[in-house]
Amino acid sequence: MSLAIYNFLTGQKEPFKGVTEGQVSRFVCGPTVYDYSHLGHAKTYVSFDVIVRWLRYSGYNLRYVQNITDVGHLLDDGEDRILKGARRERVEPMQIVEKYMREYFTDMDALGVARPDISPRASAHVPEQIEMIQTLIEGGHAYVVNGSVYFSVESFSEYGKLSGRKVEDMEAGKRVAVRDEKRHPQDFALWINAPEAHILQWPSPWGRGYPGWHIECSAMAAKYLGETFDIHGGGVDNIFPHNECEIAQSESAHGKPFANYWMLGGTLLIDGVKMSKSLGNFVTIKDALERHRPEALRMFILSGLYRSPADFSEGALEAASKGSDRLNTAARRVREALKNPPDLGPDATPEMTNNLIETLDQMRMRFASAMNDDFNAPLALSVLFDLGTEANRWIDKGIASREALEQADNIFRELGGDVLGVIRAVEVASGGSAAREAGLVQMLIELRAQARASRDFARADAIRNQLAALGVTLEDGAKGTGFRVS
RNA sequence: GGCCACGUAGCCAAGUGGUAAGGCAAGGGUCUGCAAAACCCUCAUUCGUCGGUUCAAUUCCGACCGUGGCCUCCA
Repeated sequence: MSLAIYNFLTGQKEPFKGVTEGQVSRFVCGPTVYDYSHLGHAKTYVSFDVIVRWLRYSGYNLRYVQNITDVGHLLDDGEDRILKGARRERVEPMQIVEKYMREYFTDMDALGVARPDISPRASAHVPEQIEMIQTLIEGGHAYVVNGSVYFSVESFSEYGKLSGRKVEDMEAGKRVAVRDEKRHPQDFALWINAPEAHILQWPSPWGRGYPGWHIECSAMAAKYLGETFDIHGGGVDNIFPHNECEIAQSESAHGKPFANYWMLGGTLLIDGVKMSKSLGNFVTIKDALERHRPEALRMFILSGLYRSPADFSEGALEAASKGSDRLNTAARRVREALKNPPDLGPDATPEMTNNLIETLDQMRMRFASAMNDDFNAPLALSVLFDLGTEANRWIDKGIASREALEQADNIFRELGGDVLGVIRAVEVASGGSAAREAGLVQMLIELRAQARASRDFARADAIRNQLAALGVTLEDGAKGTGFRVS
């Protein structure tokens, strides 16, 4: 069962074939670090995180590069985003960069997103960018005007091939006044001449200035992944102009394909419309994490395809959160059954165990074929839900043999935990306070048991309700009362 | 206006040329002192509308309606 990827470049699902057998080189456009990360970032990076985890789980040797944009990404009014942040907070631009880059990683860590292997910063790769621009000028793909350098879209016949746009179709100047110094309205800046007062600037062969937004990705991808690499990822909202420009620059400079597979994640909507600051429906990851567990957010994101848009709403999050609880409860029950094996009934024969093992093997295969089919996480997730239902049933029916439980536990840990990151790892109840807490709860459970034995249900319920208020849920079972902490 | 997606039960959301995964919600039942958790049962003859191709379409084609995205701010 081999891996197939939907390639935006061709508009088709294609079997994956890496530049180098057994390896995957991947670049994903990273954030511009001038403000807190939002749910759109969460969707994109959780989606690509699961792809990383699946590729690694499948045995590929993956190198994952994700840039940090800290210069050159301009706002409508031409101001650099970093400078805007610096002005807002009255600090040095690089303080803004450090602050929000750290916040970005903190948020991603909280969401369980594995860090990229390399997180190169644009401002740290100015020489590489200058070198690439030089190459483009020499090759006749770029020209210098008044200390700025522009890429000539007419020099690259395939410009528009990713986004399906034709230069002729696009009437320039619709939204933003065209700078007259460009030869063609679609030409884009590689290097921007800096006024003397501009805080971010570097010396270059064309005078002092700063790099344009697109060139950083091309230069850094080439440096760390080579001139042609396997997968380029990002959000669809960057398909034009950003991704298109990356292709134009890289392929013009190197004369060979840039990325073989383009994977673009769908946009995150809030109650049906795109999230934006101006609409006031902007939700940061920190805000969301105050209200929901990380697994619930991941569950929400993974319950749709990575390349489809996702519509965030409190209702949708609530449903995902409940689903996440169900899965985690089932996984925990399997773990507990392994620690305290349940009584087996007369149906727990070796043949029965073989049947269960076969069912579990099939689940692994179903999961793998879902993930290998362009990373169909929602379908893979449904396999885990099936496993939850089955495992619960096996335990209830007294047929859950040790072998079956071990296999089920493995699937939950490996596929639910390591790959999708929706099942929490085993809570390590080590340390003095955790042990003390468990002891205290156990004491209350015994007090309640005494109350129940003497049919003092008011007292028993009071204990249970007060524990519930503290986030400790009691569960009465055949073999006594257990508890879980939320 | 141009380009591109999408439209599946109350909600979220997979999927296939041969008759619809999963989650949430809802209803009934088992268990329980009552809960919680869990299990069992029920819940789209139907996949935006109208045509077409086909033995057969939700799945292919066309038109229309609707929603969303992009068109040099955004992951």
